Amino acid sequence: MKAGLRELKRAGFKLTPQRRAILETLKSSGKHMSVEEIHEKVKTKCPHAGLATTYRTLDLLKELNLVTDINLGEEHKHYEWKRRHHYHLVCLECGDVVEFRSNFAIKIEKNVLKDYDFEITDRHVEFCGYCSRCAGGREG
Amino acid sequence: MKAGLRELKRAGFKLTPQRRAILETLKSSGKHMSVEEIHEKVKTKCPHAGLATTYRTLDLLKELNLVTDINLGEEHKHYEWKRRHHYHLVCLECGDVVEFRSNFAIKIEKNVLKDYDFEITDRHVEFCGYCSRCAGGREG
DNA sequence: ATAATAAATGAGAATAATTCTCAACTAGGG
DNA sequence: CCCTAGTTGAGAATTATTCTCATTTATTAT
Ligand SMILES: [Mn+2]
Ligand SMILES: [Mn+2]
Ligand SMILES: [Zn+2]
Ligand SMILES: [Zn+2]
Repeated sequence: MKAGLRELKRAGFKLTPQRRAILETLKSSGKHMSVEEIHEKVKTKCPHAGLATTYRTLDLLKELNLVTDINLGEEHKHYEWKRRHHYHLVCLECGDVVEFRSNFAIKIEKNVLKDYDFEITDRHVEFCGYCSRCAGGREG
Repeated sequence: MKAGLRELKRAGFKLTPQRRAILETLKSSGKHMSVEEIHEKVKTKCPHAGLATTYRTLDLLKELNLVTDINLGEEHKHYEWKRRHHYHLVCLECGDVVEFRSNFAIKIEKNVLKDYDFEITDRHVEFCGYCSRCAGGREG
């Protein structure tokens, strides 16, 4: 059974078409999607799907640690399917979001555990600024 | 002239009592405050202060890079006066927020600049999980 | 397959944070 | 002191998200 469905079932939740659709949408897109975007996509599979169900399901998937929400500085949240963990670079000019990974990230987190005895279970890391394309036109 | 007021003035904004109060509130508290909390405090100085002004002023101070907003997973934002930059550890159990600083943080940011040619101007870094006190009672 | 049942859903109302509107007010320059 | 552009307060408006509840459905047991 596919990842995602497995965890839902294991935790005793029903595998409804809506849940399958939301799950599949997020997993296959591989991008950061707003609730509206997800819902629009889901409606192509389940035309009667209600928006509330999308909200409920995303909450559920977050509980189960299958998705994370990210704050891109917009008024609404975005969600993404949890894969290898990474941080985000958000360009304030063009809005582009780049995923970022570094060995220092791992060191930082070990640091947190050792020095603060703090056990990290989720990360919300966004570095905001200007991407290479946009930085030039600003002042340099 | 005090920090904050200086930047406001330099940018051509008027130094109203409301702006002074909001500024002073955030600076002196040194903590993360919600808009409501700030507004309550401000009203002890300016009883007629309107909530909209608090929102407007916080936006303004953010523009001027004097405050940052942080997302503590609650439904509303929190603000803090910008000092030496740091990251946050947020305990999902007791809600405690600890500030965190590390040499790796500096390295990671240099990393971002070199490898991605990305110029960081603001950070939103929250590591969520369990603090030492709360981690014990969970499973260990 | 059928029935029983708890869980899940959809529609729309309700809530809560934030933004907007606009007439009245005021800081600050001259 | 006067002028004026900038600022404010009150409340309406907007927007994202949550809630309510009657109806439907996935799952398990018969
Ligand atoms: Mn991502
Ligand atoms: Mn802080
Ligand atoms: Zn850019
Ligand atoms: Zn704790």
